[in-house]
Amino acid sequence: MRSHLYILKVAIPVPVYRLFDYLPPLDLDPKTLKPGIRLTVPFGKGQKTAFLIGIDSNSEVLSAKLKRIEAVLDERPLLSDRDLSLLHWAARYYHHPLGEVFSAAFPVALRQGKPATIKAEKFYVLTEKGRLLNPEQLRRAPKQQQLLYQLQTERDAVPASRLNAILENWRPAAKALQDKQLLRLEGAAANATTHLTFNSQLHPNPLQQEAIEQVVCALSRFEVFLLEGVTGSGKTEVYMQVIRSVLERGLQVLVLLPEITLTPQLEQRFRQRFAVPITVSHSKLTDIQRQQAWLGMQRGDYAIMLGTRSALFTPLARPGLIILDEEHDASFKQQEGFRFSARDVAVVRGKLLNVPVLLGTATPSLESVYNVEQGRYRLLHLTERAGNAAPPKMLLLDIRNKRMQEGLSESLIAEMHKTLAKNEQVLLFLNRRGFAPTLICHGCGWVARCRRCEANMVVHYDESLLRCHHCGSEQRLLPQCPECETGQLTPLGLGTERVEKALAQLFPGRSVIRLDRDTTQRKGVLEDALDRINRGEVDIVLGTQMLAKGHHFPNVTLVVMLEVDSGLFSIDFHASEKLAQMIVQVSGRAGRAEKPGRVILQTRKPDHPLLTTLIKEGYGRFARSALAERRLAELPPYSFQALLRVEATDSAAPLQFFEQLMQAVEPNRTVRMLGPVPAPMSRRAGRYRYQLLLQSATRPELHRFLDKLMPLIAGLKLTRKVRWSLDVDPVDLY
DNA sequence: AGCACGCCGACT
DNA sequence: GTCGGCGTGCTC
Repeated sequence: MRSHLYILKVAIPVPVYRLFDYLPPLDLDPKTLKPGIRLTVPFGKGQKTAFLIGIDSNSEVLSAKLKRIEAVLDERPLLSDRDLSLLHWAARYYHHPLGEVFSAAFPVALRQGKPATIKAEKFYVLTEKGRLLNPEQLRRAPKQQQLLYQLQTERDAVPASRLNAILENWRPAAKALQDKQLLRLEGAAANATTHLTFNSQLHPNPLQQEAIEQVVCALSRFEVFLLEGVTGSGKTEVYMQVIRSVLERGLQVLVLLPEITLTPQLEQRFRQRFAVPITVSHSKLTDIQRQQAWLGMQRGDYAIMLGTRSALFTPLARPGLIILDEEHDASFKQQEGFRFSARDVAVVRGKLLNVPVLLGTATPSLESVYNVEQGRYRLLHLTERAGNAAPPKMLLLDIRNKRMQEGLSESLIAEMHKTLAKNEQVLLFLNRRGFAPTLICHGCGWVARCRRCEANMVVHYDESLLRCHHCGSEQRLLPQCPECETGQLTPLGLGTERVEKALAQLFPGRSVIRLDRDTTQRKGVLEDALDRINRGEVDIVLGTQMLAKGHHFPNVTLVVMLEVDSGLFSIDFHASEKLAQMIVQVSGRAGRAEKPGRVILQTRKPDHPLLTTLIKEGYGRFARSALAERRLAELPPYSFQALLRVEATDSAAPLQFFEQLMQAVEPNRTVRMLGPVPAPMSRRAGRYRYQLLLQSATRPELHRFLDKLMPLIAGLKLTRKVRWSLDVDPVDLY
């Protein structure tokens, strides 16, 4: 055997827990190939983009089967050694194939093997003539006028990406201005935005100051901070002042947010404060835009990136700080494929990069509260609202035996009238869209069910149809019961559409706006609605989830949660934590500025300890008592879980799969196996679903068990008949 | 995940 | 006699 043989160990994005061996290209010295570079390799019938993991001198594979690398795509790795080890860690921790983990770290364009080159961005700058022109002279070309006006307010040349962010369809106008010699194009070099300028910052209150100083003192090393501050306590100001210190050191900042809808607001505030290159990354951008943002951070062209979960792996030329806002938010957990928690991976990344990680929220996850108790995270508590805003007053409204009109009790209606009479706004929260969640036959008891799911169809009157919220299937809304053909069909229960109609009746002359997935599908609708609300053109705002996140309604002084009880008795132990967070987050929409806000929770369980603790003693106390319950029940974070989900169109296959697996697996005293049991929604989109929950008192024991389990699963014949997935640290047991 | 190979039913 | 169903196995 020749010892100077070079074998490239390569990870390929296929669901296989194994690396593949290739021969090095003939025209390159294999020693120059560094782990992390992208390669094009022949694979099966076609080609794939692969990632070099390492170089070895031998292979387990018969040399006749070895193929040669087709092309080397990168001269040097795009990820640092530390980021590469992060990916190795993540693959081990989440028991996910390395190639798919690598793939998740790269933007789509680079996964497809596109060259890692940055297009020189075009910058727009006004000519002398353009700077002096009165925009009024372009009255007849509003687009051009708008663009000219915008550019006149800017000091530097403006990159196309920034114009994209603030104006729609500005390119034809730019062309026209160019033709009129008012505007010219510049290359990137002319725009050296390396000088830092900071626009006026606010004066932090003592608590903010304390928080800022603590993080700033730790800027050169790893530490995790939990910035806990009620809505309105000025977390963003803390972020910005810490970021300023990072920028002054010439380092970069990665800011992660749970949702795209929150990026524009924060982006705008950052751009007003910092005259540094800022970029964003989220799923609404094109593949090329995301690639440019990713590479721009990698090269160090940008100082700040704002992004969603998938931006977590963006390489940083000069890492300085990772911020993760709304750390409690479940959307940081990827729910398919590589099921990583962006929060947990961010912490590990911070450790590897030796930079601080700042987690912010008004309602910390129980895991983070626990980590503070354990001394792993440092708590920065903003207890006061910035300025002089009073905290909202919360009260439980007992609706047992009360007369209700479409979900609204009489005393609630009275309170709403009072608020409206003062010319203030009301916000109603109901986390269920559609008209009614159930359609029942008054005659025979028949209920409209989804044919493909273990679920009821939801009535959507506006569209005159029944829709399943789990698989999206639709049926025409029937005039009569299909079963007894005589009975009258009655919608049962409450959805936003129904409440909207009731509000129109109960509050004639008042303008009501409904914001849920159904009404905000079209682009820009939500933004328009938010503007209208803040201009005072709306009296009553009604909506779902999407109201709970981030948006501020200064003139809302009454927040109502119509149905709080459905979250109280879920089988998933995470439900109470989520409900408490939701209540506090929704409450945070009220009582900004000088007007004190009130929150009314309609409930039939006014004595429920979750509600009473939360309302009387606050979220912090709730969290501590919820943690105490978790400890007694030996639930996370006092134990460690992984959930094996299996689904198949054949109803018997999942259990057969588990049967085979249980026969192959060695019983283990340290890991409890709970199940297999039908999933809480036992059939969804035509697939039968089962799950097995694995739980252990220590993480190493759980992971040792999973290390043995995964090859067994891969070896089962039935893996082709079922879809299976492993979820480490599941947050959604559904 | 793709994709080919391979062995059993209704058709030019 | 063939086209094609999806069960099974492999990809260096």
